[in-house]
Order: sequence, then structure tokens, then C-alpha cells
Amino acid sequence: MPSPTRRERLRAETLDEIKAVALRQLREVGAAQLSLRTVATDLGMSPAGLYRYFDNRDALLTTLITDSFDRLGDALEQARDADPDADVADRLLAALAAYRRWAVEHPQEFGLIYGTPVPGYAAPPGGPTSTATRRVGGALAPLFVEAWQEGRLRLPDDVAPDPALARYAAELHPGLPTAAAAAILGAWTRLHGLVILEAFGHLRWLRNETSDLAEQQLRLLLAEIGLSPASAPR
Amino acid sequence: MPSPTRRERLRAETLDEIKAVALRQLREVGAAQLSLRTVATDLGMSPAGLYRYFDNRDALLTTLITDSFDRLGDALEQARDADPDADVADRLLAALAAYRRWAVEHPQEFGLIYGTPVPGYAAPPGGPTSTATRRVGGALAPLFVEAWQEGRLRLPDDVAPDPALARYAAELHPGLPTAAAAAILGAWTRLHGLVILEAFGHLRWLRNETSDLAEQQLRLLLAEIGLSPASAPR
DNA sequence: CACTTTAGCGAGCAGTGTTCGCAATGTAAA
DNA sequence: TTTACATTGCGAACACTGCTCGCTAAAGTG
Repeated sequence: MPSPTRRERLRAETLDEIKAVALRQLREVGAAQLSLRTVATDLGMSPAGLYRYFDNRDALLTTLITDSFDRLGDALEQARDADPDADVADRLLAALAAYRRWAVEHPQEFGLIYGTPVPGYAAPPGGPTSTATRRVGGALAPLFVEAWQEGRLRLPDDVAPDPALARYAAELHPGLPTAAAAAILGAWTRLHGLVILEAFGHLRWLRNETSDLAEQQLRLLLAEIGLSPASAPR
Repeated sequence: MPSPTRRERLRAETLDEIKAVALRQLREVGAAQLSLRTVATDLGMSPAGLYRYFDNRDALLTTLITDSFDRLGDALEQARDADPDADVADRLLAALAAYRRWAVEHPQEFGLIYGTPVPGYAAPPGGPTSTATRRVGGALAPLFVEAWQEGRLRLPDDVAPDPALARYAAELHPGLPTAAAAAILGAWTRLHGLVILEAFGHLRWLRNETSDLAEQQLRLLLAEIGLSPASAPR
């Protein structure tokens, strides 16, 4: 690690500052309304100066995306590992609840990550967003695998052989049956559907403090794959 | 029905024309990039002229939203009622597959409906978007209720009493148990999660023609609530 | 026919992302 | 220390956006 020159240090600092201000503004007004000019004036900078740090607005948003993925991943891992000796089902419930919690508490960032994609854009396969995505999956998947290793993951019958699913199973763990991958994918999609509907306000017609309902749904989700957590999380 | 005056007819025509052009542009470039000026020039109109028909850009987008909801609702109802004598499970699978199909084939409109919400905005309770939302739910719910009436809906155990869920159950059908509402909600969230992940490109790492995988997931989804469709749909 | 309502337009305003050339400063070599 | 270069930031400007205003001309109404 070469000692960073003074210029490099300053550059890193202002870069962090830009990201901090942009994140604050993202949380206040959302990604669509995030304005480079406002970010610049908040920093006491000219709009043009920002372009020394980001090629364009999309580049700034991209780093906000990867940073958000990282924070979500942190939250998941922390919840997952908070009580390493607990039963897998309980750790899973904690992780799923953390996913929901993070989304509800950071709706703008969650929207930035999982919301409407920009039409032409496809994340470059090896790019930073792709690896960041995998991290979120990687935080949850090991718990499912662990449950399977303990013989507690209820597998669905009649899972048609699917090459993509089989490859996914092999990636998760050597020897993991395709049916387990199907179950994990099912749990993940159900979790995501519940959370995104709530975070985006589409469950508001159930006028209720949806927390209870969400947690109940998470428990049912786990029960369906044979895992019944005992304790109340958090 | 009073015979529409000539002016009213012309107005309705250009209004339809505006919506058609805007929809075309939405599909091409997405909601974020939809420009009033481009819509206007496409119509051979001045930008200012559009304001005789829509208060502002958001108003235009709002009608695009409600129209999209309507088209999605149409697609669901059509798929649901295509073969009225078929088994409930098969009709359900057809409806769920139609939901997915519409989303994948109309990603921009699906994104407009279920994508990132604009921060400040909350749909007015009695407003057009609210009623349009209910229509989509109303297209699917009766099938679940029908399955329950036939005693074929597998209900989850240990559903904690929840007032919001109980009210929802009562709205769906008098006498419907809360556990059934929980199961329906679970199926709906899982369906939505699967579809939104696919439509927004978050399942692309399963590089595969995801159609097979999606249909398999839909079948598993139904199997989990005790409904196993026999035939292959479409 | 006179009178009112409506449709549409051109000009213009405030705001946006972005580019360009210029000045000032930090860094390193002669 | 002096010279050369690289980096940082800025002001001005461009093209674009949504939107407002006042005007004209046409359509409808008594």
C-alpha cells in the first residue's frame, strides 16, 4: 500500500463528500429528482466541477447503487450472524426480517436498487453492480444450504429438470439437488415480492401497521419450506 | 347517453391520439425519458397545445398508468375466463401465467405501474389509479375463493389473528377464514416477486430462457397451496 | 347575426445535464 | 530553484426539459 499523496487523499475525501451529499439528497427527493446542480451547490462547488469525479449523472447513480447494495449486504450479514449459535430457522428469519426492514427504512435506496430499470441499461456482467448483486444473494443463500445440510429443507415434488436451475444449485453447493434450488428461488421471490410491494406502497390498502403482517408472512414463507422459527426476532 | 357534439368528439379523438403516441413513446424509451415536446411534435402539435388536454406531465403519466392497469386487468380476465369449464387450478395457472406474460411483454408499462414510486406521491384513495389497482386484484382473487369453496385451498397452520387480514378476508368473501387470506396474500406476493424480478432483469444471471423456469415456479406456487394444475397452459 | 367558448400556437422563463477553454494549484523533474 | 506537466475547479455557454402567458382563429350558441 503506497502512501497516498496529498492530492490523492484530497481527491478521495471530496469523492466521499460528493457521495454523502448525493445520498442525502437521494433519500430526500428520490433518484429521479436528484440534481447534479443541487449536489454541487450543497458542496459549495460548481456543477462543472463534479465532472472531474463522475463522467455523468448515471455514473454517480451507479456508485450510489453499488454502495446501497453494500449497505444492504452488510445489514443482512449482520442480522444473519448476530446469534451464530441460534437455530438455522431463527437465523433465516432474522435475515429475512432484516431484508424487509432495510427496504422499508430506506425506500429510496431500495427503489434505486430494485426499482424500475432504465430501458437501455444492462449491468455489465463483470461490473461493480453485478458483483454487488451477488453479495446480497450470497448473504442469504448459505442459510438455506445449511438448512438443507441439516436435512430440514422441505423439497418440492415434481421439479422438472431445468439446466439453469441445476447450474444455480451447483453454484450454491456441490451436490445440492435442483429441487432445493427451486425451493430457495421460490422463497427468495416471495420475500422480494412481499418487501417490494410494501416498500413501494402497494399494500397500503391493507391499512395497518404492516409490520405484524409482514413478519407473519415471513414465518409462513419459512414454514412452507419446512422451517419453523421459534423465537421472536430482533 | 347524450349525442356527443362535434367538438366533444374531436376532443376525444385527439385525446386518444395523444395517449396512443405517449404510450408508444413510453414503450420505446421508458417513463423517465418520455418528453412532452416529443409527443407534441410526433402529433404535429405544439408543446403548449398538449396542456389543453393534460394539466401537466404527471397527469398524462397518470392516465397512462390507469390505462395500463386496465389492459393488464383485461389480459388477466381474458386468460382466466378463456376456458370457464376447466379446473380451478388450471384457470389459476392460466391467470398467473398471463400476469407474468404481460409483465415480460410490456416491461415499461409494468414498471410504470409497479415500479419505483415518486417520493411524495400517494394515489388519492378514491382516485382512478386506486380503483384500477383493485381491478387487478379482483381478477385473481375470485379464483382463489373458488378453490377455497371447493375445499381445495390448503390453509397454513398457526396464522396469528390479524385485523387487517381479517378485514381483507371478509372483503373477498363472507366467511372466508383469515388463514385463507394469508395464503392468498402469500401466493400473490410470490407471484409478484417472481414476475417483477424477471421483468426488471434481476434474474438475468440465471442465463436461460426464463420462461420454463417461471412456469415451473408458478406451478410450485400453486402446489404449495394445494392446487396442482394438470394441463400445460397456452 | 353578435357573443362566448375552445383549440392551438409562438415566445419566453426557469430549470436540467453536459461541454469547453481558461486559470490556479499541486507534483515532480531538470 | 526553476521548469514542465497534471490535476482541479470555474464561468460561460449549449441543448434540452416542463410549463405559462397572451394572442389568433375557429367552433359553437343565443
